[in-house]
Amino acid sequence: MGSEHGEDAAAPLAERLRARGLRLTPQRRRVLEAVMALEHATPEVIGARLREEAGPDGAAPDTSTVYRTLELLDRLGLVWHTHLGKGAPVYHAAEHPHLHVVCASCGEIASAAPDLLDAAAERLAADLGFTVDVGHVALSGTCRACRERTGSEHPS
Amino acid sequence: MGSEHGEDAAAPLAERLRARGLRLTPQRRRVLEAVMALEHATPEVIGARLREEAGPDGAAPDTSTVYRTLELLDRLGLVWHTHLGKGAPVYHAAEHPHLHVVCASCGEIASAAPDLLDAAAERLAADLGFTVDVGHVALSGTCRACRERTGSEHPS
DNA sequence: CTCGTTGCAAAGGATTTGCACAAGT
DNA sequence: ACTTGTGCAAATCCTTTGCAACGAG
Repeated sequence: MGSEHGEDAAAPLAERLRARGLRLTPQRRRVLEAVMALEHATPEVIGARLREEAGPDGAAPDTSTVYRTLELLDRLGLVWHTHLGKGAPVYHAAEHPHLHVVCASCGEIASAAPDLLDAAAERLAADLGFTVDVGHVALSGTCRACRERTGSEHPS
Repeated sequence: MGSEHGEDAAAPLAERLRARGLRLTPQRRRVLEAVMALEHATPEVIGARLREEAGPDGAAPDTSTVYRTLELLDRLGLVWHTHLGKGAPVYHAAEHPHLHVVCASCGEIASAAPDLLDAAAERLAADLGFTVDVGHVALSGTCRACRERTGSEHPS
């Protein structure tokens, strides 16, 4: 049953890399593991995580490597990224597609079932021939807590 | 009937500013006018527009003023902004709410009817107590043209 | 060995911020 | 006059790039 850590995760990675004549490096494996472990993490947070995993002595992948690797994993279809508001994009493992819901007030991120937008997606496909990419979608709005607290305002 | 240019637009602006003890400056009026004239413009584009309107001699609002003003107008509810992908946010007049659809490949922006997400919004409200802010929503995906051209890939 | 990769440091682009001066009300 | 707003320049933040050394296959 348990089936989504370290060793397991590296398998598809190795495969896809090989298929493109690319190399499986420890950095790439670590970045992918970090993305899977942290939900909705920004490149910055992922970097920090890798640094603490490595400890004050061990070496963690460089920031530029984290960026390059995230872009690569994205291209390989192993991770997805979403831009929630103005800041950095957040990455999550590609396994279970789901869409993101972000509170514009508190920044809280919630996930919703991927079929939430099925109807809308069909309509867009029919009307504009536009294919919605559920994994990349982010809906912004206000969560219950903030709604009760403030009621208005237009934050980022 | 005709009712969305210059003079007209400044009215609600003056009102809302006054209500908060703020001042109506020519810069603020110009920025708002630019947002209304340009659809889906980034702060950069808005700034450029103001600069060309002013001509090589006349003075256009400073970049920092453009940013500060856009934030203010947003807070006042006169304009909306949406983050489409990684780049800069795009602003549009608050008048007619509509949602944005962005092609991840070519960056093309299309608008869709605001009721497209009504069903989804209701479900989110019921399930999570989350209120979707249609004006800020951006759906990413692939437009027909790009879909026929490539078919896969995961761009930003 | 051979080329894809990484680490470092410097380059960049987009915002934001501190301040003294200008300007609405 | 009293404060808010603006322009300017410097400071930040997030990424991206150039390159020489490194290491996977």
